[in-house]
Parts: sequence; structure tokens; C-alpha cells
Amino acid sequence: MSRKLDEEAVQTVAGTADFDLDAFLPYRLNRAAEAVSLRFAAHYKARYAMTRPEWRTMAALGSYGRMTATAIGANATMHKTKVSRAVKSLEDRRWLKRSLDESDRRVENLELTAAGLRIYREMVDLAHAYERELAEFLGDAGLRQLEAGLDAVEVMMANPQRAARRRGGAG
Amino acid sequence: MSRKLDEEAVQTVAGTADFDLDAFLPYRLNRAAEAVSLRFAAHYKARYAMTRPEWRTMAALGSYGRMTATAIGANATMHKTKVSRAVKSLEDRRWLKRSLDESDRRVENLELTAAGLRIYREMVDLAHAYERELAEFLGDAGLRQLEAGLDAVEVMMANPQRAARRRGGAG
DNA sequence: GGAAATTGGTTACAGTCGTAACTGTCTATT
DNA sequence: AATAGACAGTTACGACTGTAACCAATTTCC
Repeated sequence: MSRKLDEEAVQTVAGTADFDLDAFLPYRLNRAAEAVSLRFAAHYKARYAMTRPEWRTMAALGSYGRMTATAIGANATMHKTKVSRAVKSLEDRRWLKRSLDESDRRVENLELTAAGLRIYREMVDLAHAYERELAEFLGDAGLRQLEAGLDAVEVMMANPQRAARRRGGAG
Repeated sequence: MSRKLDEEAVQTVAGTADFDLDAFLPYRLNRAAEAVSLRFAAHYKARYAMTRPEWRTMAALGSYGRMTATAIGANATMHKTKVSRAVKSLEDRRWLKRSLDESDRRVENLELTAAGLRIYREMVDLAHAYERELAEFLGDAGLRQLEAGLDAVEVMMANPQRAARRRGGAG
């Protein structure tokens, strides 16, 4: 999976310090994520013109019900500004409505409208369909291993300083 | 791993169509890729102010030797414009030099300068060190599974229409 | 009770990205 | 040889992003 390429397009050099970008984990992860996301985006972007932050906001509101912008950001790890813009855009489309919180007037409670909920349900269906598609393409083993690998990464993320060992042993 | 959150920040809703964003594969992949990349970027951005496209361009040139912008794009799956900008910026920093191709004057052959090569070697060291760090954090099993999962995704990417089955069986 | 610090949310700005349009060169067809 | 199409690379533009600065409401703490 390395040093391939268009043959004549590249003249490989002999003595250089060896590093295989294709095999570099961060790079592979990025490519995979991009590919998987893009393929899915193609599905839903075709139907509604929705950006990923918007999609995530819908997902959060749809599955949790009423919540605040800050909570959405925390849940989907999106920056304040991203959430703010997504919310505004979804509001313009009447898929979401805000209401000021009685007890704390800084806070806006966000909620899907009836129309928004309808869209959300379609989104969920699309997502489930895509999950099935992925499962089929990746195969049983591939899917399972990928998920196990992601579990490991998530453990690492949750505990940045010393997440090692705890999953030792055989593969 | 779902429906957590700040407790009181969210009032879960009962009857809604159930969809767990946290468990959605494209989303998980993105988060993982982002986290892993960011952690690495912290390492090398601290040392040199280099963007990811620039880093990738350096990596390609460093490991393949002289090549064209188009070839870099193909290798690292970067858009023409991204490559173009990265090349210009690296050229400004004198880490890379261009030379017009004799036989086809549309083409520019790109090559690292001595300074560029020196930087590249440092980058490679950093990358290897990070790989070791990751391996330690992820643990043997986690790393192996993640790589296997990525293999599966790459197979899928290479053959978008019918990549399924071929890896069937147990996990 | 009131200044200071915190928090929810928006906005101005600068940087990055991809689409599309462009320049210049090469290849194919006639 | 001339025109049309393809290809390498750059650039103008609009869309999206995060940093930082901002406003308003609220909590903290003297």
C-alpha cells in the first residue's frame, strides 16, 4: 500500500529517510473518515441542503429533545460559533424554534418544530440505511474491528495522559 | 456511551425516534481522526508553523523525491489548489524548489532543498515518535483492530460499488 | 448591595477550502 | 498547419471555520 503511484509519474529516490505517509495512522484515519463522511453527505445533501453542523444540531435536538445551544456544542463537540450559525440557519428554515428560558434569560431553549421533527425522522432513516450499507461494504469482521479500534481511540481521548496498557494482550 | 451529558443540561424526551449520534460510525470516525490529528499537529505545529497540506507535501516530496504537483495531489488526495498553495508557501520558506520540465513545459518538477530535507528528516522523527506514543496509548489490541478496520475501509474506498463480503466471517 | 468574574450567545475578522474560470502548453484530428 | 480538446498549474470568489472581542444576564463574594 505504499510507493505505488502512477509509475512514471514518480522517480523514487534511493537513500532518503524512509517514511510511508500512506501507512501513517493519523493520515489513514483522516482519509477513512473523509471517505465515509463524504459518501454519507452525498446521501443527505442531495435531499436537503444541510451542512454537517446543521445535521449534527438536528440530530442532537431530535434525539435529546429540547436543549440549549451550549449543550449541543458539548454533546457534538462543536464550537459555539458553529452551533450559533447552524441554529440560525435551521431557524430560518423553520425546522427549529427558540424560546427564552424563564429562569435564566441568557439561555435559549431550542426545540425542533413539527416540520423539523419530520425532517429529523427522515434523517434517521437515511442514517440507519447508511449504517446498513456500510456494514455490508465493510463486512462483518471489518466493521467489528473498526469499532473496536474506535473504542480504543475513544478511551485514549477520554484519558489523554495514561490510557495505555489497560487493553493489552493479544489481537 | 450515549445519552450521557451534563444531566440537568438536557431533558431527555421519551417517544422520539431513536438515533444515537455518538454511535454513528461516520461521526465516530471523524472525532477519532480529529483527535488523533490534533494531538499530532500540536507536536509539529509547535516546532514549525506548518499546515497539514504543507506537511503532506513535504512528506510526499521527502519520501518520493522529485515529483510534480499533480502527482503530490494524487498521492495525498489533495485538491490542486491546496497543493498549489502549499507549494508556494514551502517555496517561500526555501524548503522546496521548482524547476520547469524540459520535455513538457506545463510541468513543474518539485524537489526539497537541503534545508527542506533537513526539516523533513525531523518531521519523520516526530512522526515515528508519535506512532510509538499512539501505539502505547491505544494498546496492542486497540492498534491492531484499528488498523484492521482501516484496511477494510480502504478496501471499500478502492472499490466503491461492491467491496462487501470478501472479508466475511468471525471477528 | 454592588463590583468582578462567569456564562450563554452573537458577530467581526482573518484564514482556509473547493468550484469554476483562466493561462499556457501539449496532443490529436483534420 | 490549424483548430479542438486535454492537461498542469494559478487565481478570483464564495462558503465555512475558529479566535477574539463583544453584549447581556447571572453568580460570587466582599
